[in-house]
Amino acid sequence: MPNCDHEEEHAFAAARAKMNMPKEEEIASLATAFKAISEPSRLKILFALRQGEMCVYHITEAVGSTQSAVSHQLRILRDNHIIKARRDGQNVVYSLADAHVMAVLSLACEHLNCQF
Amino acid sequence: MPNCDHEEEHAFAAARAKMNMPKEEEIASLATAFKAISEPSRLKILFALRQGEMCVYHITEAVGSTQSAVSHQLRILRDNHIIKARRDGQNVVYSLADAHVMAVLSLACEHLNCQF
DNA sequence: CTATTATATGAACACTTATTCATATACTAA
DNA sequence: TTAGTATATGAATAAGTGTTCATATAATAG
Repeated sequence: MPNCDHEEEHAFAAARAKMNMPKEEEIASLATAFKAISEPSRLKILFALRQGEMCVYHITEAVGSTQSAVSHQLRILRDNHIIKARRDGQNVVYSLADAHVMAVLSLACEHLNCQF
Repeated sequence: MPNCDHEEEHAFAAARAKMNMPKEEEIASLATAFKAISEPSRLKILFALRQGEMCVYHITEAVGSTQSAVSHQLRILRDNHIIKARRDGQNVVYSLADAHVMAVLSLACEHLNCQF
């Protein structure tokens, strides 16, 4: 046990923390969602889609990668409901799933003092 | 080149995306920051610190891990300015760096429809 | 000083994951 | 159906990362 000036308050905070800790399952979901947006290749896709919906070819162009790599990343983003897809003829058109996505990115940019 | 109903708009969106794409450096910073909060072990620490500042011992208790593992994770969170530290005698007391952190977590929980 | 407590960290191993290559599926046109 | 275009995906390899173990540093007490 520690012995600092605030030992008692910390112990209470720890007890509250244990009591209010989200379930493993919720923690895991959150972690997976954040992991989905924590790769440069995927962030680029999100910043690209901020300009509007696009099909895979144009996303590939916008982010400067290969069709295969982009498709793999699109799948991860879609599985995590970060983006959504709809088919249009031979193409599949992707767009951001909802307003939360850019809101989170904006907050993070604010946190880092970088404007975009 | 694709050939869907919206080819032209997508091409324009792709052009805008290229023009407005954040620099590699900014993308990397964002990715690193999100990566910092995308592990269950680190998320637990953040949810623990939501209850107030705590020293390492109590954080370890609150999240149910080992001192070494927690220390390694605290370092990652601190390096990314997600949490801050101050020494108090033999102890080091950790707390959330700023309001952005919980704001991002709240948004994400909202996105996942999980209350915490 | 020495002993003890609290925290930090380097190295190693296990595990995850991003990209590439090849190929498969989905759709359209003829 | 066949040919061509757009997208998806399995396998493999390479790079990254979390935990553990052992040990180091920091602060305090005596």
